Amino acid sequence: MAKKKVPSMVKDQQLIQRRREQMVKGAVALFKQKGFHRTTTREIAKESGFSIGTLYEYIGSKEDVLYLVCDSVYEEVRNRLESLLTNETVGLDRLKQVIQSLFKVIDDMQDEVLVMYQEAKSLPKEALPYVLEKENAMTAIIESAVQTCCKEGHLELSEQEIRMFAHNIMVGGHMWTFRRWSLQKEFTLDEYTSLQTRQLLYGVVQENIKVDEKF
Amino acid sequence: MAKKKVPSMVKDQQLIQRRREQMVKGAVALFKQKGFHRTTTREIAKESGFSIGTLYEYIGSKEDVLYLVCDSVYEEVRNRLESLLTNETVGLDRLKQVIQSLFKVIDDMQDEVLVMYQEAKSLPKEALPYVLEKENAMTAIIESAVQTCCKEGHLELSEQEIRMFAHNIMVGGHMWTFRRWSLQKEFTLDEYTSLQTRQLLYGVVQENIKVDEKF
Amino acid sequence: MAKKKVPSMVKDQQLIQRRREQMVKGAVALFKQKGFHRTTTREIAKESGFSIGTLYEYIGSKEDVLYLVCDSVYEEVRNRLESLLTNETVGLDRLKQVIQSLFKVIDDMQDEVLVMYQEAKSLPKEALPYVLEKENAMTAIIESAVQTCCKEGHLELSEQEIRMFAHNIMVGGHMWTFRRWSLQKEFTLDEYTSLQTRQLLYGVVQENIKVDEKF
Amino acid sequence: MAKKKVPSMVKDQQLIQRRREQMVKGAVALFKQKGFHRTTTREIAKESGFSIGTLYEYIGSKEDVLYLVCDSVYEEVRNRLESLLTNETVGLDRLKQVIQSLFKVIDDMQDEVLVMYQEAKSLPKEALPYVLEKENAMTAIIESAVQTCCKEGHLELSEQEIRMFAHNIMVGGHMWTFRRWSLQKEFTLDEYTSLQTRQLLYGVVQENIKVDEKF
DNA sequence: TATGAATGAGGGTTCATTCAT
DNA sequence: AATGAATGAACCCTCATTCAT
Repeated sequence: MAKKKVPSMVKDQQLIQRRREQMVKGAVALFKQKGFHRTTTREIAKESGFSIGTLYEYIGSKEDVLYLVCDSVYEEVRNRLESLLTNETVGLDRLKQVIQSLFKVIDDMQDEVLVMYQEAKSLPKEALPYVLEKENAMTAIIESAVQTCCKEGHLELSEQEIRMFAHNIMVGGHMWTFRRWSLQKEFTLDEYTSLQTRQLLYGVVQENIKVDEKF
Repeated sequence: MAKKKVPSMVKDQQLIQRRREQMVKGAVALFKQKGFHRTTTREIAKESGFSIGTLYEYIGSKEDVLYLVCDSVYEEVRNRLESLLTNETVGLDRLKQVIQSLFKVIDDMQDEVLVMYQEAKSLPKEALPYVLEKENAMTAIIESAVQTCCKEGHLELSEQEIRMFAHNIMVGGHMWTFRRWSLQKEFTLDEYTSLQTRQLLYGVVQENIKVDEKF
Repeated sequence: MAKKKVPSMVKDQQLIQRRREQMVKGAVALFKQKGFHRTTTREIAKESGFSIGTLYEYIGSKEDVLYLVCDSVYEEVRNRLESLLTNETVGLDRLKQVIQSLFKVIDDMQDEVLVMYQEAKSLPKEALPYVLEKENAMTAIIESAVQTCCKEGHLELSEQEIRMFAHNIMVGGHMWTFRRWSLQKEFTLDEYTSLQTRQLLYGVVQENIKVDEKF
Repeated sequence: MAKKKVPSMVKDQQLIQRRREQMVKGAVALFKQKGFHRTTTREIAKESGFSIGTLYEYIGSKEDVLYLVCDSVYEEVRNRLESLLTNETVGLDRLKQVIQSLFKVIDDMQDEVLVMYQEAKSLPKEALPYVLEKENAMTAIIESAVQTCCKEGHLELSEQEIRMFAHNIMVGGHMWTFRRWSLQKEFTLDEYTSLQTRQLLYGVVQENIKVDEKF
């Protein structure tokens, strides 16, 4: 699943990098306000700080902007997540830290994540597989943390259960953004993280809950 | 939050009803293929079986179609869900049945639910509160089932925990559609329902899992 | 070589016919001034007496206009030519009449013919074979007149010579338009017709010229 | 009718000469594929082996390129033609040689000639008179050969007939390119030259044809 | 009530030309 | 003298909406 190549008329790779960063930043700002379809290329250019002509020196079509946005958001989410994941904790605490970090990152990048979620369906057909792969890779990071817990004997889950759990953690993070109209009115991020962690790990059935100082 | 009034030039309420049903059916079919923005009003009219002129006799703008779609999908989901919820089961089994029914309904109406999820952001500004309210109402159905469980002493949860849990059940249903590219490749609906029910109720921490014959 | 189908959103065939006639008329007027590429679709619409939106109800692309122009010009040239060709004359006189008529028609439709000549290369790739076929059909009309002369014993030419001669007559007509900057300064149409007829039939070598009262 | 001055930022006349030669060569290659309007200045620059910035050091506008192309093609046609025209033949043979040489040169430079023909109308308004003059000059070369024949008594033609004949010879050459889709399928260059020469000189009316060994 | 032709604002994209380096 | 990134006017085309029939 090769990275989709976004065409550019400009030769200087560093410049391409820089301009595309401006572009992604501008585009996210607009997409989160009005969505991909209601945002015009002219607006993207202006918000990015250059002319419409210049915009098209760095992309082949409007959809490429969306692709660059998604690509960049994934990259940043992963980088931030990995930088938060120290190796100091072990066992279930490790897992709790993963959840907490994920939620933190998503909270920090709410707009970006939301945009990605809501507009991904408008990606150019060829780009979709690549983006889904990125999403899988994200889930895999979580999955591997769960797997470690299993190997260390803190959890005893089947392969399927591990996959399911990883999905639930990811979605638990994402819903913080796409249901924010409700969740963020009811909970602070800390409350949300604490509650979700408990329900994810121990479920809701009474007697099973392990008291946990942290949460 | 009053139901948004969709304007019509036609007097006969029954006719309006009938035409709008055709319209919603046609629109869903198109939206699930190409999304709201890429679908033209002409296409909607054609798919619905009448002319573009006639379409505009029953709506005020393209966005009204989306609103009608969302409204209709919510209504149908709720009706179907309620018709599945008999009062024969009690206690935790009752809750499990709610989850199972919800997932079943969502599976049956995948395309509609997905369309609603992905396009809701394009609703006319005035319609959004009403639709969010509908979403809240849906969550409230779940919430009330959870609450019943609490009152009956099967669960002991705070108000916040109840809300959180209801959200998680709803999202557990929805993710079956919006992550179907992954989930539906890995699980059948029954497997998914079974696994999710267990994780939702008992979490993943080993020793806590209550064996349950059904799931 | 099927006639290229030009798409239209409008159902009424008569209306299509009428609008396309307006369109062709407007387009020819513009193309002869500024050429196909320098003429904008908006200008064509305006000159044709309707809006840009309406223009695109009757064509699929700008190139379709050019195709319609070419098609229409050929049709009219052929019709006019055929209506001029009575069956009263025979022998070489018949041939002279054909030449005279052809030149007359081309003179009448100078602008149209010139536009067709100069812009044909911009036709949509799929349309080119059809248009070349039309050109061949035109040449064939001439050719058949020549052939009749041969059969009747007034000329004795090989197949190749007949083809060549037909081409020369056709081009003799066309050059009246595409070299008009020179020819029409030096000759009137009658002079031109007279001179060309003589040179085409008898060449230039002195002693061979048959005195002909008419020319 | 002065040669149009094409502006350049560069001082060194030799360099200008060299660069413009590259440019014309590149441009012809592109124009014959896609026509003048569909060729971009960037493409011309690239095909010529330098940058778009450099291109504009040697011309004032895109149309100047077309002018340079036309100018250069005329020059080369004339040079080649003159180099083919030895003074060894006399009388009608001289004329036949002129025709043969002209056709040969045009055949050798088909693409260039065709480009010039098809795109000349896009020349900058100020350049057109100069180019027409060149075309007249070309015709004059032929005309003078015809005139010589007359003076020597091999032909007896009026001034008008001479002009007409010269035009016919020129167009006889050009049509080899602009009707090549038909002519070059039916004839080899030699066949074409032979047939045309005969029809040009002796016409088609039977008894007049002088048998000629060469053709 | 139903139709569908007409409209034109507005969108994505191109490309000739400029100018700082 | 050479480069190529930047510019923005202008192009082709789409489509939501209207309105006369």
